[in-house]
Amino acid sequence: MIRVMLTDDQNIVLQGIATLLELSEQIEVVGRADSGEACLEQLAAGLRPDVILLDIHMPGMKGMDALREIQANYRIPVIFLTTFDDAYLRQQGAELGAKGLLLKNIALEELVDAISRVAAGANLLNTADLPHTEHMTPRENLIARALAEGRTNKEIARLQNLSPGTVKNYTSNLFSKLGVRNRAEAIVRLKELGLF
Amino acid sequence: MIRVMLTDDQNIVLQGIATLLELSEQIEVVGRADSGEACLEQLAAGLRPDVILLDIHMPGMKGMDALREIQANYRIPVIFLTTFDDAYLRQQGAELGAKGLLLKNIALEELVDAISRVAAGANLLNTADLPHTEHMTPRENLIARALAEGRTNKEIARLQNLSPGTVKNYTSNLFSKLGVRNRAEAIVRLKELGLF
DNA sequence: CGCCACCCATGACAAAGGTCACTTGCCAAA
DNA sequence: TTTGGCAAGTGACCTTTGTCATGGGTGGCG
Repeated sequence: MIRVMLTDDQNIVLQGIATLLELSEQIEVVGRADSGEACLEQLAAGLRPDVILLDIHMPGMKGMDALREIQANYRIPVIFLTTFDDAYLRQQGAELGAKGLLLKNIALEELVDAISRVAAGANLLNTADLPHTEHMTPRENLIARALAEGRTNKEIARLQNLSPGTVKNYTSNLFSKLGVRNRAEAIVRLKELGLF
Repeated sequence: MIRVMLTDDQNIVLQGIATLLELSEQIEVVGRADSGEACLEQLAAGLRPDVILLDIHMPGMKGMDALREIQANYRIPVIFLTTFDDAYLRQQGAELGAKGLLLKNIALEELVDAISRVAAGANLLNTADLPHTEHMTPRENLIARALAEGRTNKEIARLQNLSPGTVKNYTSNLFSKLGVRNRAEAIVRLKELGLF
């Protein structure tokens, strides 16, 4: 039996997937968390699953943030669950050490199969054959977050103690890294990625 | 036994919730669809559930679109499943005839309870005590859709054979109806509502 | 009929957004 | 120690966006 921990902010989804996994008879759900924070708490309390399934898109701490923390403190393989497949997410996830990225519209058998393979040490996100994606610097990350909330440049400048011109430079860089033309498209893209 | 049809684009979520409902012993899941289109097809093929559970946020046909179609052709009560509670969704849903709006982070018992009550004829969305929300005209709806894709005013004008100035007027009206200041916030809001 | 909601449009104006070139300071790797 | 990347900033310049006033046209409804 593979011991799995599941994290998803939507309770009914969390319980639903957990029940499905239990039914597979190959997997035991030993932990359920409804936020990145709750997931980390349970790990801090001593829970040691074989694999962690992590939803990317959650209010508060995002999947990526949680992944960073988990990688920094534990040696437990993490698989992302998300709505959209995306080169950017694969890249970011792989760099941070995630072992897989699975779509939520997947069949149960495929999910179980992927979990088994990762539990056995496999890495389903092979960095080698990923296309190169420029990743964000920490500052850009902050800017991106504010952008994804619909903030204006002026507001972002005030909130982060920068000059408005500087903010424009950052957003401008972000756009080219995201492959978009303006902030509207950037927001759509960021939401699509489930990053913020 | 209450005969329920479930619609959600994410297969693992669809199967998960279905399994949970089945386990409740009070509900029988007689139909599963992974899109609004698929839901309507099954109804057209003669399926007649007692209640339809509909995810609002789906690629392609949205929950609201599906609801419109269902109301136009059948007399089956519809309950929305969504991530965010929101006055706007309640208002729109209620006007189109939905009987309930439930958050996905809800306990199973509450979900079962709500389904039972709606199956028994209850309306959990009482129009009377809803705050008045201005709703979009058909044209505004088209504009909103394009807006939510990150289109510029010029593009929208070209795509819909309007003058750029006209588009600005529509977007401007939209912003005030949505209670936002600019297109960035509008996109955030529309995504939040799961409308596009 | 008159009223209203919706549709479409224009022009003017101010504010916000986006690009570019160029500068400075820091820190880390070669 | 030189080189290079990153953070941070400035100013110029142009485009896009948003608001407002104002004008028509249509079609339904009391």
